[in-house]
Amino acid sequence: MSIHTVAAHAGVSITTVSRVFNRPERVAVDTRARVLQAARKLGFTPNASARTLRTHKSRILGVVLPTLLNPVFAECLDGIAEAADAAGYAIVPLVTDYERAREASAIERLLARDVDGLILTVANASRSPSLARLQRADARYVLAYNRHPRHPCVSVDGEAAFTAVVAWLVSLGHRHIAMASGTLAASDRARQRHRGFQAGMKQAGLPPGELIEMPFVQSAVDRISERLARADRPTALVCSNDLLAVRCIRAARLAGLEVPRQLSVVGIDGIAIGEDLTPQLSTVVQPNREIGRRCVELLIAALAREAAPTQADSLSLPAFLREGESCTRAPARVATAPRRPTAGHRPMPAATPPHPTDTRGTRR
Amino acid sequence: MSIHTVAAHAGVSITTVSRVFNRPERVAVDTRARVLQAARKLGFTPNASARTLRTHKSRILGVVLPTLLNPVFAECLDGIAEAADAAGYAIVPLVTDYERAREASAIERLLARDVDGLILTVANASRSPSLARLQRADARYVLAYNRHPRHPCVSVDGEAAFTAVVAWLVSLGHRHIAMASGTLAASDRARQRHRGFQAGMKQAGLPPGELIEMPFVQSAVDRISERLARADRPTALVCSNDLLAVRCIRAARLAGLEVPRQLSVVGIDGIAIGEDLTPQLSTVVQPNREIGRRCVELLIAALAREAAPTQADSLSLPAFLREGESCTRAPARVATAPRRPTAGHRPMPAATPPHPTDTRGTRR
DNA sequence: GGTTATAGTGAAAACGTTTTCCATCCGCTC
DNA sequence: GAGCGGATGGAAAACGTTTTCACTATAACC
Repeated sequence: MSIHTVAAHAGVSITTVSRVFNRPERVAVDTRARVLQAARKLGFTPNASARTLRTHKSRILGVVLPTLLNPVFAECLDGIAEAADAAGYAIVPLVTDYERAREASAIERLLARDVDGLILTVANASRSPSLARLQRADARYVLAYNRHPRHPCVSVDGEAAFTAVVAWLVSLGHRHIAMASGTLAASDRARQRHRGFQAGMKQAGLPPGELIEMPFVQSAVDRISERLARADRPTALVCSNDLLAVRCIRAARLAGLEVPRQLSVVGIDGIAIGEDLTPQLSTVVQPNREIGRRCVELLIAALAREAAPTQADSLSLPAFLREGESCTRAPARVATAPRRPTAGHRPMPAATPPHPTDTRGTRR
Repeated sequence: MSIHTVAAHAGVSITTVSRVFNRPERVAVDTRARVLQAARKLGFTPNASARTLRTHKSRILGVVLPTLLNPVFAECLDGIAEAADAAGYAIVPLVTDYERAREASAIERLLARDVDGLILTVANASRSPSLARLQRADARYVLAYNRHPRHPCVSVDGEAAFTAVVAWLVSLGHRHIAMASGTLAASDRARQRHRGFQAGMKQAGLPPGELIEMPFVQSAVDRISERLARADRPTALVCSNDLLAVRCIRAARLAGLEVPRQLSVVGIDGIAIGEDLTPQLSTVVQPNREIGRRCVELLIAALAREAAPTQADSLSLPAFLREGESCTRAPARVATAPRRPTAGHRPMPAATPPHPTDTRGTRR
């Protein structure tokens, strides 16, 4: 069942059949009708491989992402799938688990499949040999979530967001704020968020905040509840993602603490389920599906103009702080609370308004 | 950059180069080495489209699933991605939102791409024109989560699981148990679960349980909290999936009820995050990633023997009940609790042991 | 009425593989 | 020394498209 069969049935050449599907305006209306009817009767669909072989256009977008177990990426992929579908593209997702080697091999495989473009979230955008490889191959790609001045990116300013989060917590009376995170070395986003956290502390005139770093997700609950059991525990915990925030809430509970009365917890990502939790998760909400959609649109626009996307195409989407229910005013006094700030050491007003934390989808 | 370039560099014909990659044993060791070296130097990877065009094997598996916003499917897809990757296959996921029309078009598109096999979760396995289409095309496919005697399926016995859940709740003293679900008409799985629920009620000698059905996810919280505000509210709520269970917990809280003290809530699916919630979600845990992995393995095994999978290949994987923290003993007395069962109307012992709810991965 | 666009169509080449024959070469056997 | 068989490798066809080029009408112009 090929273009030949259809041609025979319609009494035309294969050229005409091809044209009916690709430039219908170049074939007379009645011939077109005849061909279309034959095609429908036979249930013909043009073979994608043959088309790709000939045109070098696969109508496939490769997607490289760390995991589907974190709803952030699942939501983003859902947005990608939706937008790609609408534009007539298929997607091929490959999961890397944040491993450099798997990122590289994923890219090779996608390139061998002649993908028209790539959407990727990598562990580290700078010094990534994989990205260098893509540039060398003049490939069309865009980074999701990563932010880097030399690459086209669709992202949210996590640094500013975290600075704003700290300012907000400070306005609620918190002074002893810690940050929980996976290994900073593993992810440039985690590093950005941590930077924003420390900037917020500094702006508030507070000493550098404590970082609770944990190598494995599994260990999170133990690690945190152990820390929270100590007398000098923080009154607020800023988490480098929502999944971790949820685990911290559990850890607090295991340590016998009530959230938010005794411990405020705030996340970042805005995973959908966070909104339905009790307490509802306080978090910086990112438009995950839209990030995915925008990546696709950006890529397709670039394909249309036959040029690779550049850093000039980068998009910084707005995030906003959902106050939620997992944060509240700091308890009046904690065991070893730091002394009330003196006149010469008072919190500075937050430089960034607490929300929205970013400009509205403007190019940066 | 093609097989021709490599052939020229190695001083052999393209036939030989092809053989080096496909049946290396048929070419002399030194020629092979020469070709391999040339290929490596040039960074050659065989073009996938050309290969597919010639062989009709794409090394692509199509995946049709309702949504990525429900972690169940995201987890399953993660398993699929992992197993496919290991076997050298790429995957193309297509999202349908439970819509018949989109299921059909997804299948057409995947078939046009010459996918080697399909993994799908459909709204309704019986009377599905899409599945009939696949059988007509002699396509290799397997259903995930759906269960149907005429199709190859990898699934969990949700019906038995729900019967067991009811038995467990009854053993905790609950008599007034309701089930919350999306529209039953939209999903055969929801119907199976509902059947199991009613079977459980019957086995316990209780009257048929109330069904709280809601058309849209968004309305769930309102619908449920409204119902819970009434005096004749149930003491336990069985939910047709985990996402809904989480929302029910929230709805309860909005209605001023404490979970589990005043209302027990149990879900089904075993989404990962449920384990980290507070209260930890009571639920029937399905091995979502493994369901995905097994689908891939089953499909690939069928491909190897050049035959479509049949219902005989179906796999019923074990689920287990995680008691969690969102369920507890029924409160001593509720406003309009049904009268204590009389001698002639006492609860029957649960026929099914509460957990595990299923046989251990045996073929059915 | 002769040139000249223009619309409509087809023949054939090309895309990069895999695979089916064949052709050679070499070492045996009788 | 004729015949045979296994090992090795090449020529060419095929997979199903798109696209270039050429061709034939018909219409349009002066």
